[in-house]
Amino acid sequence: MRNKVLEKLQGTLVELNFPTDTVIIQNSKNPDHGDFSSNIAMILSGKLKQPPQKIADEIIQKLFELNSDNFFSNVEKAGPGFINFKLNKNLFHGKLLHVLKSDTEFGKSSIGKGKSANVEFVSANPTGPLTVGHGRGAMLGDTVANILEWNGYKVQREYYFNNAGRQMRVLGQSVYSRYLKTCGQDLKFDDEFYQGEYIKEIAELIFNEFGDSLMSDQNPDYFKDKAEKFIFEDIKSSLKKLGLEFDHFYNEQELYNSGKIQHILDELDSNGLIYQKDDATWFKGTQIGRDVDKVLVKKTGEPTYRLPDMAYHKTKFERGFDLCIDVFGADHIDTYPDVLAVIDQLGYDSNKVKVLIHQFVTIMKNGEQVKMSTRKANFVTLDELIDEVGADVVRYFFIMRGMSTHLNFDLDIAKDQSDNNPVFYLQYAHARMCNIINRAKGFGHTINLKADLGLLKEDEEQQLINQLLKLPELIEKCSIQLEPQLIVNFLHEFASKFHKYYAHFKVITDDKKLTDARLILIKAIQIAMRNGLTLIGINAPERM
RNA sequence: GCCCACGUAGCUCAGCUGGAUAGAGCAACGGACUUCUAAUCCGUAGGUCAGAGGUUCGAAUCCUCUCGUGGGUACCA
Repeated sequence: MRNKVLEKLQGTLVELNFPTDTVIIQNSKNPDHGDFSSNIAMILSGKLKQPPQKIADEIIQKLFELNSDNFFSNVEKAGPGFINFKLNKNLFHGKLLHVLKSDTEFGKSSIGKGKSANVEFVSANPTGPLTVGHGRGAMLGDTVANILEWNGYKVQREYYFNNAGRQMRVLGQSVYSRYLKTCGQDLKFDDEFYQGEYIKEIAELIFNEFGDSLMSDQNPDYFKDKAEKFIFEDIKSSLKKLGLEFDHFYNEQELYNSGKIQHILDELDSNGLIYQKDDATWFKGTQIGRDVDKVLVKKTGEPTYRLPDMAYHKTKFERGFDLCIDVFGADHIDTYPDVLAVIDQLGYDSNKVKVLIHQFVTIMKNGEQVKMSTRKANFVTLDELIDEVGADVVRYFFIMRGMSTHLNFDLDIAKDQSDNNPVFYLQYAHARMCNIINRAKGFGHTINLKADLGLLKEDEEQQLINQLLKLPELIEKCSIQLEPQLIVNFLHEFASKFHKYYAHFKVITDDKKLTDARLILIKAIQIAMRNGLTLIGINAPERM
């Protein structure tokens, strides 16, 4: 509808011989300002050297001349020169019925149709349980993936992990050391080792299976592998509790096995982007606009994380994705520019990669900040949180804030508020909508598509309609902005409008015609609310 | 030092590509359930949008500087 207003306004400007390139139509925040508004008169004021008020008058007059189809029910000049548009209500009513027909499809868009997207997120190495800190990336990634799917993309959710590097080696050693202790050997447990209880658990598991027969094992990889498998099961089960399943796990080891690491080194070499210094192989980042050169292969012969990252991202292009999303925590902020620069050097288009950086989650417990470290095992696990407050609350908590803000997660409040949480505000709204429909059915009122929607005369009703019809454009916008919070804000505002309406008006009354009309409205907003909640992965209960 | 984020009510945060009187929730205070579930609604109070300049018809939003917070600047990931 916004586009239609835009067209009409542009047409009018052409008739008046005014420039049309800077036309902006905005949604009105304040209902007194109509359904849409435009600042065009103020923009043109400078160009035409005329007062905005005068320009606005001319435009409005011409608009009325061209309004033979009664598209606009009113157009007014206001404030410093805004033009406010009020649309014919019949237009909205037609759309309302369309929502009912679309049902579960309402809000979906096809702008990504035929395109494929890869969303890489979580990507935590299997050295310990997922922490609350990982939760944010997990929920952002999953929701972004949902958003892309709703826009027609074929989406692959991918988890990249590293089981070849130093961290994993230390993990294996940690388990081995615990195992020796379990076998009764008295030795000091190295401070550098992973300290968590789960290490003991794994060691005991191994002990129960093999007794002390592995004490002099010459193959420590066994301990590493066992730990990796155990921890990965734990990670997957945490994610599953949040309704999250990955389509693909990409293992760094594959990059070595398939020769892709060596291959990209050769490619960089032939592009003159690497050199040897101090027994290490360096990446000449400064040559392609980076601040400093970085080590790609240490003097031990082991690559740094940067090299496999490059090779890995190259595979994303080789696999033919039209869009690649990387969800990283702020601690990875320095790794991706090198990767993107290399991608461009290799002849790919790095614009297809969108890197979403989310700031850290600060955990507060008993009024104090908890410093998280997997190795030191002073983390709060995602599992504990889910068990405490439930999956819906966890999901909501992690996407309700903009990803660029530092999220303050007060565990005490999260627990205290678990039954007073903002997510329930949305769910309760949905439950109320469903309840109305069910109650109505009990009184013999079913949805009557021939209802006279002209009876929806209240401002509150018009506002609900206005907003619900904006869901599709919002979802499209999200596929560009990639910010789940926009959906959350929308739903919260929507629920608020509904609760307000609910408190002031009754849907089921003795007035059959009015009841029919309002039921259509309720059904439409119930569809919008349910679809919105589904989009962000939160349950839409029919009763609470 | 340099690079990237962020700084809005007592607290946690919104504020859409610059727009009309800066908004919610929590906490405080006062109201509303014989009426579709009060997990709700209504009202009161609470602000130098970190600070200073600049851009313009118009700035919380864009630019510059200062201060503060977090992150990065590893032959850790």
